[in-house]
Amino acid sequence: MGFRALADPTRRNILRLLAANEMTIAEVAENFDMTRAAVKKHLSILSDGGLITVQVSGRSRVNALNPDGLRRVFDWFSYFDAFWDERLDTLKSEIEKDMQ
Amino acid sequence: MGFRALADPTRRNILRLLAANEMTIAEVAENFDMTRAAVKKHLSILSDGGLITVQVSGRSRVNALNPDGLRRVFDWFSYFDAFWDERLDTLKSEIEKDMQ
DNA sequence: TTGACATGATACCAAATGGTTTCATATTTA
DNA sequence: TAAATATGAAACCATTTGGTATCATGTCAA
Repeated sequence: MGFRALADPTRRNILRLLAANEMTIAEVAENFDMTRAAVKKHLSILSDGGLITVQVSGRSRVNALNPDGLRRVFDWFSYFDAFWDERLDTLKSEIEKDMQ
Repeated sequence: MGFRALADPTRRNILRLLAANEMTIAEVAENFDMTRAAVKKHLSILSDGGLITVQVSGRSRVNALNPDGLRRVFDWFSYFDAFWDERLDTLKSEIEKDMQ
């Protein structure tokens, strides 16, 4: 599961970065105090976990958030829906407001 | 974050077990092909991550799902809300149906 | 074509992880 | 009180993880 990919804080921060802009490996690496090689490993793990997509463009690899992958992890929580009815109720009431 | 606690499949399975019933360590351990000590380690990690609560009762430790902890992890995903509008739309239409 | 640039890949290392076994401690209960 | 029960805790081990450094490869541009 993609949960393993999300277990590391660096990788979660990479995802937030990529939520703003797709970036090459070097561009992602600029934001962290570690080697490009280390960042690339993280990106590979995120890619393996389906949380990002990689588009090769010449000598660059453009990394972008993959919403579908994130969704698959997110949906795991639906198993526990019964435990947070309040949240759904809150959402429901906000949607009702929105529809008036 | 509790993501580390969720990274291991055994721990995720423990959470699903506890979603059905709160259980002692020994009861949880019955469901897995590993030592009680190993299961107890997993339960400690889940507890450290705030995903379960433990109520000591005599010589037993009763482990129960902690919805609040799960919610904190779940809410991390809200950062990416902009990326899955469709999901919210789906939910919205289901709620609309529900309200008719 | 040659050099600079972006990445791939590999070997290596320390620390963390997931497991085991063994023994100690606390609590029932006969 | 003594034996059985439920857990705590520590030592140990193999594997994984997160990081480094180094070198190879492919691509762009002069």
